[in-house]
Amino acid sequence: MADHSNTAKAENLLFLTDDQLLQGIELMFFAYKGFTSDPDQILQNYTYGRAHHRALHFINRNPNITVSALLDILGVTKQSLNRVLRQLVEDKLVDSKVGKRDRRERNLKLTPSGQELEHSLSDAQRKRMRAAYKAAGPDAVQGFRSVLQNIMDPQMKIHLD
Amino acid sequence: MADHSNTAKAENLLFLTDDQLLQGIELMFFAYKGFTSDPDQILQNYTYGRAHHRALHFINRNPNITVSALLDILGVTKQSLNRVLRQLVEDKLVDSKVGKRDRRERNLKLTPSGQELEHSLSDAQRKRMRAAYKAAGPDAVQGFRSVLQNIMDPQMKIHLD
DNA sequence: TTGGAAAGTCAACAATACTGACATAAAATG
DNA sequence: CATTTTATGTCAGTATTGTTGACTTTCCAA
Repeated sequence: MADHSNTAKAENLLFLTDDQLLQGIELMFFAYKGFTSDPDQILQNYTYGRAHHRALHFINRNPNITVSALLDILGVTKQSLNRVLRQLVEDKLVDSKVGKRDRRERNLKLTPSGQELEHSLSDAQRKRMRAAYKAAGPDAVQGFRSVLQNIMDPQMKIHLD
Repeated sequence: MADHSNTAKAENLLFLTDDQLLQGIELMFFAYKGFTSDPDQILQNYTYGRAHHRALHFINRNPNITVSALLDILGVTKQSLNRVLRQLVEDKLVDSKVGKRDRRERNLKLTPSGQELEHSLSDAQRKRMRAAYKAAGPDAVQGFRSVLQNIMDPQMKIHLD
């Protein structure tokens, strides 16, 4: 446990007890629950779930993305993603076009009604984030971003801007 | 970043573009994915999943907690939690005792082997958190905590220490 | 004492993850 | 150029974990 010896250097100002770390872990759990609750609430009126929301979000952020690239971002199996995409394409929220260079690929983008649903979900989530950012202040936001970037797997950082 | 317009008030230093908020949203997604990956990896060797981990975590943190109280924390239905608890009790990782005052209640706590599994899961997760905290620094950690507390639903704060 | 509320359990179903098998297209190899 | 290998995406079946509904036991209050 929190091994800081009495010879701690100045560069090691953090006194990390197990209890402090467990608090951070619980904070992640509760915050993520709140973070997903607003879109989940909206999606109850549809036949869609959180998986559809994630697909809509990242297709919106990366127009003409391929299934493979989306797979890398989401970190699920292609079979799992495929079920979700099939529904969204059938319902005309997502447009899937055969790739020009490589005809094995599919290029995905949102249709106007896809954009509409994505925006209503995004709006609810952004509202919560904006309120949290404002309440915590600019320095806190910087810290929030820094810690989260260090929690995530490094190779996933390429998917941030 | 966060450049404020020249008409910004002192109380409103944050200039939050949709893009900045969307970046924060994606950061939450990627960080949570990393956050859960280490325990998930370990649990692949068992017949348990993330739901079991959550139960073990909060029973460990709140010895003799009732099923109802655990339900409030986890935010799932009691039927869903019950399946998980039944397995953990059958496998003797959790001890369920009829309440003394109120015999409708069950008081839950970890057995020694339950503590052992919980600790191995916790250890992996704490290791990642500790590394992230150290890399980001003390001020960042404070900001991380502040933003996360503002993201979560206010009534859930009673479950933090 | 009786009727309702609370705590927990059992059963069936839904969403979303998974593995395996497969079709098609591109790339690599002879 | 023909054949094999690799990559992309789809279809089918299974596992985990969420849901609602029906039920028992226990407590409490009228």
